[in-house]
Amino acid sequence: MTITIKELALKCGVSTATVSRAMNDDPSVKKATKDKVLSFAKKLNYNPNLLARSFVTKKSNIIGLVMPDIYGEFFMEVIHGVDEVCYLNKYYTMVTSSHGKRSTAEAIVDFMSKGIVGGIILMTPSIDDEIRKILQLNHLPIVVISGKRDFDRCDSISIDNYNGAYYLVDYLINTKKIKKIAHITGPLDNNDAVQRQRGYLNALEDNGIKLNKNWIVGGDFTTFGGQAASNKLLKMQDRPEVIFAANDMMAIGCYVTARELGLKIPIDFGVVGFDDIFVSQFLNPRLTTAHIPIFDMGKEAATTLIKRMIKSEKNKFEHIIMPTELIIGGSVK
Amino acid sequence: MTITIKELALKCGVSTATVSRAMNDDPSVKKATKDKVLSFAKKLNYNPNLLARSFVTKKSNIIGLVMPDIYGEFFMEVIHGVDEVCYLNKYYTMVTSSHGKRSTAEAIVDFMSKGIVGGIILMTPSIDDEIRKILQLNHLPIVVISGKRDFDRCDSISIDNYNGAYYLVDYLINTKKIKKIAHITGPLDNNDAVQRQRGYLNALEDNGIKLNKNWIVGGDFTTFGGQAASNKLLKMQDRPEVIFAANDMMAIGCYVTARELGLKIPIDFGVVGFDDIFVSQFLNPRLTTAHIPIFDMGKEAATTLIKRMIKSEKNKFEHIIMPTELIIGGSVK
DNA sequence: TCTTTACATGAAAACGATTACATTAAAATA
DNA sequence: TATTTTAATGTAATCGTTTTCATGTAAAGA
Repeated sequence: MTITIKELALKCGVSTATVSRAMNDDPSVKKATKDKVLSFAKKLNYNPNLLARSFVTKKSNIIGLVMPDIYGEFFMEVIHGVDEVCYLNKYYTMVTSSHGKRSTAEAIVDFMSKGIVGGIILMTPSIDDEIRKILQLNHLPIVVISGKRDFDRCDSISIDNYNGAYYLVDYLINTKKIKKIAHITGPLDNNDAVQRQRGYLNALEDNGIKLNKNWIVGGDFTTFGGQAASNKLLKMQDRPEVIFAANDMMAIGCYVTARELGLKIPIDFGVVGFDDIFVSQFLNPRLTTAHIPIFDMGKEAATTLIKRMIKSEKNKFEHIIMPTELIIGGSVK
Repeated sequence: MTITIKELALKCGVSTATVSRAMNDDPSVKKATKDKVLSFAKKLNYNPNLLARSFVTKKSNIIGLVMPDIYGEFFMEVIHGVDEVCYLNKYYTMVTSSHGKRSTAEAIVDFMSKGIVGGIILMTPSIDDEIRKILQLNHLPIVVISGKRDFDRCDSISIDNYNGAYYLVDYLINTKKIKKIAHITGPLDNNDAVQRQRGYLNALEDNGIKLNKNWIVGGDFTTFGGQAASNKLLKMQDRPEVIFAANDMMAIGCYVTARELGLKIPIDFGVVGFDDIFVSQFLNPRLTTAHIPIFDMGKEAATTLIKRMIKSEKNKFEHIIMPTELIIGGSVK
């Protein structure tokens, strides 16, 4: 269907080398020649075969996006952001996930070793030794999107979980005058979760509020986990006024519990979350939470990666920390 | 980092041809030789360069997924399903969207002409002439995911919108004994929307219920559109008992309106949607809706496409229609 | 006018795999 | 034993592009 460089060269009466140069806007080609080639290219609908090009240049303008799982709006937004930037820069986005069984590390290695992608965006809640080893190879440009900046031998984008949580709790204490604040944590092997808990603890401490250890309950970032944890909290003798769930999904679990127990939010107890997922604005009352600019993270990651793919600087890395924004809903009295 | 076929051949003491054959499990290679090659390949961490392979075979095991937009859980679920199947079959998933400005057709052409992908999954609400022309070229295997089966020169997966809507309305009439049912439509250039409206109309007619034309209000599949439409409906003299929104997003808009007008769902009026998006289960009360197996659609699309990529039959096409499932929540009295 | 320099283009190798065809060795048949 | 068949492997061309190096031509300087 599409013609090759050889055929185009023949039509133009020049060599393939000249066509190649013209297509790549090489300054050594005379303007007249370039114009001729480009006009023929357009007329004959010539498109350089990207596979052949990548093959010979050893550079791929395909970005591999590795995620722990392809599920939920968080990942969707990231893909969206990456795709946006890729499109504008004429790059392509290839997605894959760890698919439960295999490890994230395997997914990366697969991408790298097959020579398809020219760079990788890695989303991961934490960097284990296996991943660390791969990153250290420094073989292909990689940008890590992670909760915490815990590896500095590659570019990274992380969320300011600590300050997000800190200010959220600080807001509860100082603006809302609330002292009895409970916390449902995320999984403790998840950096985001750990950072958010730290923010919570420090905000309490800095405001001189004594911690009630019973009010810290373990969760797992799922609605169901939030439901279980809030149930536990709300049936305590000394019930907290507000529950700070480490993410919105668990906050939704708190709403479910409220309905089951016949309690009204924010009258009987308050709830705050983290993430500001799409649903949160439609909860009744709207959830107070910390907004994470996920779409922008995706864009930032792609932008950084492309920069690195064009000009690899093996010893200079960017570490971008995305700020969160306090979203005030009606879920706290 | 990774070695090439030539180096591996040298280590094994065989030719590159034999290595290639061994790697591709060619029966003409002696078992002993194959074992030797494979064990060396493993030891030396040899991975065939996919770019080179695709380049020479003119076959790519990359699937291009073209969507109108990368946003919302619908697309997420499709990507998830496609990725799942791709992973299991050692294929790769490349995503792109129309990015507002350019047309879907351009996105497809871009994928096709660059020679990167070996097949395309096209998600589109409707097939216009431009797309039709491209599909007719029959150049690369394409599977269309669309609301309606309106092109039969390629494989397609579609949703049984008509029956989904029909049975939903039928359920309202016969099980819930409701006669005054309004409908907020989707955009009328969207096939899904049109089919759902047809289902609504026929269900009314088959049950001998006279249509009140005022109760059909135009919507746009957004929350905001649903809000505006429901506002209009609920302020009518002759108010409907139940609003059937053509998708869940617009149904959520109805919930927002209810809150604003101080009306209670399902007491003051009922709402049903279509799609069963993730949020719907957390609405209070849970939304009654028609569930679409989106994840399965993605899987089905990828499975069909891969089948076609392996063995292209240019004149035999599959047309799969995915059934919907009635989800009964508490949004209807 | 002759030499040097800069510019524009072409010829050909290279990338890493696959594969048609050729070749060799071993087994089967006459 | 001589011949044919079969099995296993090697040789070399090929894919479409980029890029190094060589070459020719026009402009600039002497």
